[in-house]
Amino acid sequence: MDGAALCSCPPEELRAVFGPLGDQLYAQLWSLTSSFPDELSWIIDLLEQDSTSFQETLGDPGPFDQGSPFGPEMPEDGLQPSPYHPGSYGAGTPSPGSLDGSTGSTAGTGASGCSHSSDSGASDVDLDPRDSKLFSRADFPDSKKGDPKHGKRKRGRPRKLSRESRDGVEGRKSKHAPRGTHLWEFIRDLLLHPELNEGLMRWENRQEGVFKFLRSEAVAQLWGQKKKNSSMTYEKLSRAMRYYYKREILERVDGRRLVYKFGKNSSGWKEEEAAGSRN
DNA sequence: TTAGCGTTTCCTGTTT
DNA sequence: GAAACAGGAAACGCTA
Repeated sequence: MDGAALCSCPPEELRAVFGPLGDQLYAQLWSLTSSFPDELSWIIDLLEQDSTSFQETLGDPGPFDQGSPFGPEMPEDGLQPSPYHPGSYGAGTPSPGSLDGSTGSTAGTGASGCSHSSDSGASDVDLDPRDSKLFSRADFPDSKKGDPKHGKRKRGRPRKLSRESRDGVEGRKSKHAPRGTHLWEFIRDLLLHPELNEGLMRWENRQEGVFKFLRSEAVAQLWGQKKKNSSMTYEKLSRAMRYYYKREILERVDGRRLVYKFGKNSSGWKEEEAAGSRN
């Protein structure tokens, strides 16, 4: 195993090879190589990776023994690269973006080799560093209002360029996020891992499933990064959230801004459920 | 090939 | 007045 392979190994792999020293080794490697190109791609990576690795590692004790990756504070304008330990919330927790009650059955104890490289379809981790300067609005084309000079705009989402012309403009695009990575699951998984979302959102009442966006635009941009959509805003995200009311995945919380509540058609957020999925 | 789903985008109007 | 909420309309991209 060369250095690059070693650095790309997930902690559970290192643990499997080196035993208890694996964690320590991983932390050391991380601190040496923490110049992650993207302030948030690690969390995106994590969410993607977890959705697959959780299924592979069901039944394994979760590598939950590492510290908070975020640290107590985050700057106002963005998330700092952190001593994040990939996999530290991987197994044993509800799988981000892929629960849907279908998590369990595909046992298999994965961990096949160290390369967790882009295998999920069209490389979900191919985030262009230029794309991923989160929270710097300059990199987010202001797609909101149309050009006022052109008078009234047609309602609805405008047609995109054809695939060919689009390729010419923005190069290869990866496929749409696979099924299972729904918005409400993404939100739920952020909430279930406060060490990852610290400063972004929090539970208002965990028993009731009530939660609040603390940094709504940051969450939206994180969601946008997951969906390879650099123009995501809280306005758009909240529209998608409102569609959940009808399906009773979310319930209205009247009179409280940025506060939502999980509905009866959501799952995986209740403490007993979350704990259950860890066993 | 196509229908349906889950968004995404844009809009207008209302409420806080 | 700004920000958030509400919901209609239509398009997009994916899966079945």
